[in-house]
Amino acid sequence: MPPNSAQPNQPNNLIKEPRTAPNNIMQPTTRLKISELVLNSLSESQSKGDLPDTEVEDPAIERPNNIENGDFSCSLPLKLARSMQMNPLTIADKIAEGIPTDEVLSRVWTARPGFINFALNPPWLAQQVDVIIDAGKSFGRSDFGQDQRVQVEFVSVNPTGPLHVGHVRGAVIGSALANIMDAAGYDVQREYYVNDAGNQMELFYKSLYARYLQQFGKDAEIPENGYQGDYMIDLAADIKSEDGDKYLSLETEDATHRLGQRGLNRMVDDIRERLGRIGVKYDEWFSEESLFDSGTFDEAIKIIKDAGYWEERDGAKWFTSSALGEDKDNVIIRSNGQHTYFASDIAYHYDKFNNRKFDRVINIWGADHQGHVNRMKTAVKALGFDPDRLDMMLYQMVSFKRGDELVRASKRAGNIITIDELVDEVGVDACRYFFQSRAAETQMEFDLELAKEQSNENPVFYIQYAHARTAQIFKLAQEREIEFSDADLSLLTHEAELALIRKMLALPELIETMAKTLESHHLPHYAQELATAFHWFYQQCRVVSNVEGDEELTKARLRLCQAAKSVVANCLDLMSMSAPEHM
RNA sequence: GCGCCCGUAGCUCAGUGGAUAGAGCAUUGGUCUUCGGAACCAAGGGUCGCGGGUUCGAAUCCUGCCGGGCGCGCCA
Repeated sequence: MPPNSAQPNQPNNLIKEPRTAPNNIMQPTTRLKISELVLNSLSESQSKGDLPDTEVEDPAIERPNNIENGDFSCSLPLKLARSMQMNPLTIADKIAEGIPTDEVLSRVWTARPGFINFALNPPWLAQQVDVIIDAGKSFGRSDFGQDQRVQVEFVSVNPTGPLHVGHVRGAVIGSALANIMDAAGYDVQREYYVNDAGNQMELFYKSLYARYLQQFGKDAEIPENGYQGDYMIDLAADIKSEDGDKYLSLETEDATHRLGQRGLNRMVDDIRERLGRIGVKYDEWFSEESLFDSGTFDEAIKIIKDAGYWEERDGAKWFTSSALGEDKDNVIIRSNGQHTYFASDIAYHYDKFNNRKFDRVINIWGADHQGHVNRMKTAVKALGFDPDRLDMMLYQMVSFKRGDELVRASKRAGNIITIDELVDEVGVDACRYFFQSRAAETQMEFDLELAKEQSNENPVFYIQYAHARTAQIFKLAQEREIEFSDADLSLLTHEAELALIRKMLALPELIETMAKTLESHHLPHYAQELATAFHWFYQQCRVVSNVEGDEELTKARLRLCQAAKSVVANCLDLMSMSAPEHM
């Protein structure tokens, strides 16, 4: 029986307004251009016999941390020194000789012990302001992902309880990664897997029925291992106030089930709403139950059977994963006839790859699911798909505290900290920034007191303030009726102006890197650096000048501000944070 | 016991095998105070948990310890 009406497979109505404009700007990154120059020069030197032949896969283009070493550098000569049996600096010189300077690169030079350094041409940098403005919301986006279909599945908390603060990290990491993959040119689908089938669901139904009966003063006990939390009482009370006593007259089994459906829907709605509150939206809410209704479950199991990874033992049915290199087998159907969660997971992943044909699937899991990673990949292999198409991203647990007091976030204990508290106390933007700026694999301790106190001295405001500042500048420009669409960008020569442009131009390659490594935590740090570059510029360069004769410079700087505002906004948007006009 | 992850400035954290290990907060001192000071500049603060190894080069890779987190079920 149906499937809950958690509206499986049906997008909720909040989702998928396009976050960003289409990919109409596909400029290759400067890094790529330099890579090509290096490789071309190398092979030319080789064909001339100046350098020995070797295979090179990676030209090793880096970003020096000191600008004195250029905008880009290349350490390839150091890596080639051994196989070429030559002094790395000599190799560097040979390669550098063959790289012409042009309007983009103003200088190419070598440095000990064997680097080739590249400096971008200031006039070219200045002209990029127009490129950035023209790209608008597309700036930073690329076609790197080539429209591959990628699914990002995250949170997927059992709908037997409300979403709590312990789930926020996964929600932020998942949604941020999805945004980034989207910007990197992947066709991204954000999915929540609703576990609306199985044993835990039955327990939830029975617990709710007991609470419902209690609402009418009847004696009823929560089943053993059932859901004791106060939220179940609220849920029962809510349903009572809406549906009255209509379930009392039904047979126990029927009542439990119908009431359960109601409860399940309420829980899913509640989860959806809380996620929405922290800036998380989905394209799909996928029902576990639907796997059984559609026959996908049986189909997937049959494939496992036919492939020979199936065995009956001790009354249970096993997936013989050890035959595929796993350290042990896993039960699929228990001896009492119930399927395990893992069984559904197999069918679910079969659905992802076979039925819905995703090129790649990324699952964001808490570190407590570590033990499932290998067996899931093994199952995908057994189903006949390349396990490399499946990525599991694990994030470490977060512990919450208030000052010295540890706060528990257990669903069953009833002592739940709601996301509302977190959002009200700390703020959505700060929460998102905080969770996103830490690498997934690091353990986190979230001190609510501290987060609250620091709100005034927070990088979040620092970044948003950069955006607000530009808005205020435009306000002034408008008051003075300054028209700056035709500015002469070559007037942008100040060190602070160029530094800001350099920083903005780093965004496209950053997005690619993040998409490649599935690491979204670099973005908040980049945004902070971008804001620093802007504030520094603002400090040093008066934009709307009162000095006579500065009219053209004012226009050029207004253009620069326009570009900066756009790039800051793009970053904030990618992080699902607000970009305020004033604060 | 076995497996995965973490250990970097007082605190919270960055750091694709490369050049002098960086930010924010906190501390101290300064700038400016005509586009919003929620700003800018500067200083102090590090045996990158400890010991070996790999190499031209290690915070980064390998290995052994120490410390912490999470797993190891016919639970999810």
